[in-house]
Amino acid sequence: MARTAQTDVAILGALSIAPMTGYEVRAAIGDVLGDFWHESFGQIYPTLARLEASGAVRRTAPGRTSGSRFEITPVGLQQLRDRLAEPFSPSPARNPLLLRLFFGDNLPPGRAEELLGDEIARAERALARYGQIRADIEQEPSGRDRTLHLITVGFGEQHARAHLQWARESLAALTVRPTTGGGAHA
Amino acid sequence: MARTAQTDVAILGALSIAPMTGYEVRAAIGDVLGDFWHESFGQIYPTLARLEASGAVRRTAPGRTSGSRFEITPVGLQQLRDRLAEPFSPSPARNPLLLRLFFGDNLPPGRAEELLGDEIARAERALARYGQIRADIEQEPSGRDRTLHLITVGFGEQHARAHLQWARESLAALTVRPTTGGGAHA
DNA sequence: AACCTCATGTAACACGTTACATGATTAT
DNA sequence: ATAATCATGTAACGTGTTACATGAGGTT
Repeated sequence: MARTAQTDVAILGALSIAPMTGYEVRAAIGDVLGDFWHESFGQIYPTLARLEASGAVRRTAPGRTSGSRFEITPVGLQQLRDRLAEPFSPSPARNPLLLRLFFGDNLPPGRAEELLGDEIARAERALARYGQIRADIEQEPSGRDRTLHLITVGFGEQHARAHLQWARESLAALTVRPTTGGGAHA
Repeated sequence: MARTAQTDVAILGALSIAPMTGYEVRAAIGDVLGDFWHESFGQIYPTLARLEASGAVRRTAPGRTSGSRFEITPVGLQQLRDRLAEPFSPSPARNPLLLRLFFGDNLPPGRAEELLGDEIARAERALARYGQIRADIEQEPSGRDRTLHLITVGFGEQHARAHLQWARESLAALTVRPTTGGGAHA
């Protein structure tokens, strides 16, 4: 029973938009799905080779040194649809920030606050980036596809806002009570 | 250069609270950090053996068939602090739900809506669970530790609320425009 | 010439899960 | 006694990253 192998899905998905080189596939996935998905070359090239062997993708202008791209075939498109329709299990989360904060009493003094500050900065940057992406998507022709893309970026925005609010509240909670073990500061 | 190996951190962290069996370590991590961290037995037991060999943990009542637990040593506590203080890289996200929605035009009809509905249910369940955990934590003696635990559960709550709102909005956006390819409904 | 980016690929390794095997306690 | 839960451990496997090697094409 194959467990995940979602790499195929991501690559086929990217190629369902347009033919691309392996290099461009990585960039395309990173650009749009940035914080929610990623692929490394060590995965992309072997996977493309496998998909080519199975007939799911083919090279345009094979042999040519330049201008050659991978393009999805009807077989590949069907495979993408099958794979997308399959049930999936959410990949088990491992959040190292949370791990640190939970055991934060063993962190060096000030480090928890620093981590939260970093998180605030990261969330603010993310929000700005999503704003740009949203503007791009709103240029797309209206339709279900555009709606789905807006939903994707909306996820990022909600996430970033939640992180921002949480980190600010948490920082405040820590600052109000800066001492360990109860109130020696006033 | 050791990459992550955050498993050591999680296990030492759990044992820094109380001595436990490997079985209890897994439960302890799952109970509290539930959605943000997890360990499998296949990781826990070899890691405990390694930590024991290096002197970071020891067995209480070694050899005894019952009542034996792993307990953190001063060496282990120092190691935990060192490891917690190290910089960490957020584990690269791979969100299969987002992957599916982004390529949602290739999903079977109604499936995107179904996935969002599932997400709403999941978030609601999570919120209820966090409410209970929060109530538990509020019983703890006040201090920095309790604040940090509340911060951890607060993260879960913010997350769940964000997911809930996003999924509801997204479902509404999809429902308003049920057709593919542009505005045939009004 | 030197350099950067685009581009493809492989090999070694780390990480973590799953499935299996085994047995001790405790409850019914 | 039977079953459920607690408890420990191993082996096989899949997946994914990192680092390395290589080269084309264009730019300064």
